Amino acid sequence: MKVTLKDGAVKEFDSALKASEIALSISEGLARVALAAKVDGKVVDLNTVIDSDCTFEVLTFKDREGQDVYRHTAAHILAQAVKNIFPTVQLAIGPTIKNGFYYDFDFSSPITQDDFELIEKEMQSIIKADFPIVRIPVTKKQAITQMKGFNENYKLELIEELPKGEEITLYKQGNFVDLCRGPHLVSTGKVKFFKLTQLAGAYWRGNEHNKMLTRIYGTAFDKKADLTEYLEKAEEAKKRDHNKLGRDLGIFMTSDIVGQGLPILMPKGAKILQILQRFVEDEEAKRGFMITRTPNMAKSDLYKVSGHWSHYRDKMFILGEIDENGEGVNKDEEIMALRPMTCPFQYQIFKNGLKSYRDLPCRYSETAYEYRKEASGEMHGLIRVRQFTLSDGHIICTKEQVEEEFKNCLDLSYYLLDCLGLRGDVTFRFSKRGASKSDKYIDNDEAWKSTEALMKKILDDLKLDYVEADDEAAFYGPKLDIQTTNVYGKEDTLITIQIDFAAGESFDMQYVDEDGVKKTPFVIHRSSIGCYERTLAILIEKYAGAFPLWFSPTQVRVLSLTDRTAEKANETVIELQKLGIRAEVDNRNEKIGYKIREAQIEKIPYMLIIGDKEAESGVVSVRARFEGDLGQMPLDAFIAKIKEEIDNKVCKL
RNA sequence: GCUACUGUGGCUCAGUUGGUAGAGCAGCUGAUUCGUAAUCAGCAGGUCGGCGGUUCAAGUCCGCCCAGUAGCUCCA
Repeated sequence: MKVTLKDGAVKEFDSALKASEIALSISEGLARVALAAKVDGKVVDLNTVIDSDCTFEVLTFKDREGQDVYRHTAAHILAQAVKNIFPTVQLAIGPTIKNGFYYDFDFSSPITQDDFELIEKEMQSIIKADFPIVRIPVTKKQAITQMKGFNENYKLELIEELPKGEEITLYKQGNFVDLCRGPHLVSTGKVKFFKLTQLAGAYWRGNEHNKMLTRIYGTAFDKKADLTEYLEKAEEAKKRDHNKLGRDLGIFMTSDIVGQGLPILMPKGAKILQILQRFVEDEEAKRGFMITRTPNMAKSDLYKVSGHWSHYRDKMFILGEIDENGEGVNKDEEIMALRPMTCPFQYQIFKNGLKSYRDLPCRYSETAYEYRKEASGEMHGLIRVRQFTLSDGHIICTKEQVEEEFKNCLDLSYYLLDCLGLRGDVTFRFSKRGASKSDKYIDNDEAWKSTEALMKKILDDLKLDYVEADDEAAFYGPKLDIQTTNVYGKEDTLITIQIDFAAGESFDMQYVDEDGVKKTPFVIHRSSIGCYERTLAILIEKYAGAFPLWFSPTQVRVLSLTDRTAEKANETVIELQKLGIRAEVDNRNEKIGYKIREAQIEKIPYMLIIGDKEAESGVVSVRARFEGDLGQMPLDAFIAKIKEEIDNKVCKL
């Protein structure tokens, strides 16, 4: 047989060989670090016997797929250890995730993180025992018998649902057998360094109506230094947590008496958002958006038309008493609701007066407060709140204009992300209904199919590097979600651009086309910079609170050295303020080192120190928060320097 | 909402097997007028998240509740 290697070289073998033996024939060193193999594009165990022509690649810890096999085996070792210590535990699933793995268990009595030590010890002894890991192909019937014997009800449920004829495999290591597709390392001793990191609850099969299981998270590396580095980095990242840092820096706060999910933006935070909001609104205007200002609430009638009343009602703050069907209980009481979205309000503007095709595309934008009744456990700092400020907007256009308008929306978001220094941190998700038949979506197969195809074409045209996600669409259409990750590695949507096939018809929006016939427009929902609170959270974490000069709430702090130069410091601040620079003075009777220390902790971009020497020669001593002492320069030179930095929206880290 | 963990002055933390609270920073007052990340001294500040219970005695033990954090579900 002929085996084609990754580099194109071809090796010939007379007889069938194990993947590990082929690896050995390539090089001894490679065989030593081999974790699995990729044969004809499929990842397999090193014990797999190769008996026909194929392409062949050795997977090591350097490969993502190699890491997955390694960590998946670590997950099995975890399961075996837990099963040894808690014989009554039932196993659910144990996949790998980015940077680690987890395993879901159903414990008969709850465990705590204190049990990790014991479990880790048991895992260590399983590793030491170096049990060979054996792959056992079985029939569905055999698998069922086997798992019934172990009393593994979750596994049985999984097996029952496997399609007929699909190969089922069990993996055995020592006394432990698990239903698993594999692949795995050849023995438990191959896992070198691991750590259990977290204990959490997780619903069986991700469904909140199912039982909540106990999930143990862990990670594993082939080198101790890498494991240590990973754990330290994770620890380090938490120090940037906006929820801690944002409060420490006086950007925002919360108050029990105000309520959950209702952050209070303090002067610094409010200033940043004001700067960003003005900037975004001006940029939107340049790009043809018309600003609107629409109400924060409306009668339930509006939401009935929009579909929110049937699809979204349980997440809305409703004023008035309603029954389970959403109808008012008291006949003479008007049912109002705070808006969860701006769309139906802006549609009213479009509907005000007859529209011509010449009016399209009609672009509305608004910095809109929105209200969503998130469940109590879902709130998180500024990232997930109950009242937020969205850079919301809707474009009402012809079907032919959708493509260009969509691209323009993306271009606007790109520009804004660039200015914030976030462009390189985002990923793209094409959120579709896909195969989901959930009743949370508007029921119109044809429209879903064509709209999803249209969006896919646009994304492909733009050569966007995106992942497709089924069952993530809005109820009215597919979305392009621009995603970011917080310090805990959790992904959130920052910006979204959506195509709506339903609004035109449901709101009876029309325009008169060239041929004099009334037609129904398409709608694009878009956010330009996303929700300001969430965007601020991401900015705090990215810059660890040391915001780029252009949107720092304070740009320059002038520090007087002694009382003798206090007046000069005041004058300098006024001069800077006249030029629109956000400057403030620190004339307190403190040592200069003390004032500098405070300014550094507050991450003030520039400090100007004015002592007798400076006052005499008419210069300022400049200190930058990152670079330190920059020496003396005339005030004009300093102004020119920072003006350039501000105008170019420099985003230093 | 679910699971786990956490909850001591504004912040960071002490508080030994239960014997009714301490430090540093911040704050206030005074002195000091100082050259690139903390000047000195004094003062004040807490019904130990809340409510019950056990006990002669609870910050420490038990129960319930509330809030916060992470994960799940959900999501901008």
